Amino acid sequence: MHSIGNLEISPNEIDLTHTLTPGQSFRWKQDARGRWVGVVHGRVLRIWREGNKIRFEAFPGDPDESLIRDYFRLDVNLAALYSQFAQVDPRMSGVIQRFKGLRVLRQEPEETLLSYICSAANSVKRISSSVEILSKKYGELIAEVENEEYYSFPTAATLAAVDSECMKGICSLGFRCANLNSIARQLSDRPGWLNSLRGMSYEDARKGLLELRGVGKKIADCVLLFSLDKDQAFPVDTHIRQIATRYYLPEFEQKSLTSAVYEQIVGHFQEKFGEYAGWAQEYLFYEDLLSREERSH
DNA sequence: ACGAATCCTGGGCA
DNA sequence: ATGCCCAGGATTC
Repeated sequence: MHSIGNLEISPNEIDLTHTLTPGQSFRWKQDARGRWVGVVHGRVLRIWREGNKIRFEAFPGDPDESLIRDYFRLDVNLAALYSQFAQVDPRMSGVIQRFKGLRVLRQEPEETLLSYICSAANSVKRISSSVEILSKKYGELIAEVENEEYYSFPTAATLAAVDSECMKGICSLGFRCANLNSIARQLSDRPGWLNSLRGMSYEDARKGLLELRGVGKKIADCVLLFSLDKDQAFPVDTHIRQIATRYYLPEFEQKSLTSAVYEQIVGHFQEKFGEYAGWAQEYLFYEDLLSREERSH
């Protein structure tokens, strides 16, 4: 009999919608009943909230609470973070109120890096669609859930062996395919290297990632924050840049996002928010994302 | 060090 | 219909 897992945790400590809406991961979808379905560690995971409980299932197999705790970083206490953020930045109180329960995920490093290579000058909607095509084409079938087949994200070894011109015609990633193939080759040449960055300092891990051709600061910082346990990593994209110049660093308004400006923005927020600056980044990110959506409707 | 052009592609908009 | 601009970047000159 297929079983369902239970985890008692308040909505203040985790809000699935805020956490799984695209921005960190590109693989989660909501089904007709509002349950979130995604692929994590080679399993299909279905998860939703009922009152004060999180409920979850795995396909195939049994629900694994330790996997949920690990993936959603339930060891991190949001209430403590909130009081710290609000203390150093009064404006954060309102932002936190809006996005209470948003968490940074702990994703698989290889998948995270390869996905973010696809994100260069691309929109979330198209990244998600390309990632799905790649998985279907080069990944492995995991399970069929409610008449839908789910595939694992392809391994670096697999993508390394795919001709990038050939890939181009399939996934509509264009020039990013050559990068994807190149990074995949670099990773499969050094098995275990990427995961080993988890054990290194933020500075060293960042340096390591930036040595990969095709990985700049933005992508490096995303991979550090979303998969390599570097909570101070602070990716600066156009959303963050907007927020930064609007509320915190008006003097950068006219400046283009050069390498130096990028580092100054990162430095400002790391100094302000401290070792969990990356978590604050997600809140600021969503603030701008939603305000843009409101404006365009 | 900075700014600009280039890399695919689909959607929005004049 | 057609052309231009841009989208959660990185590299090169």
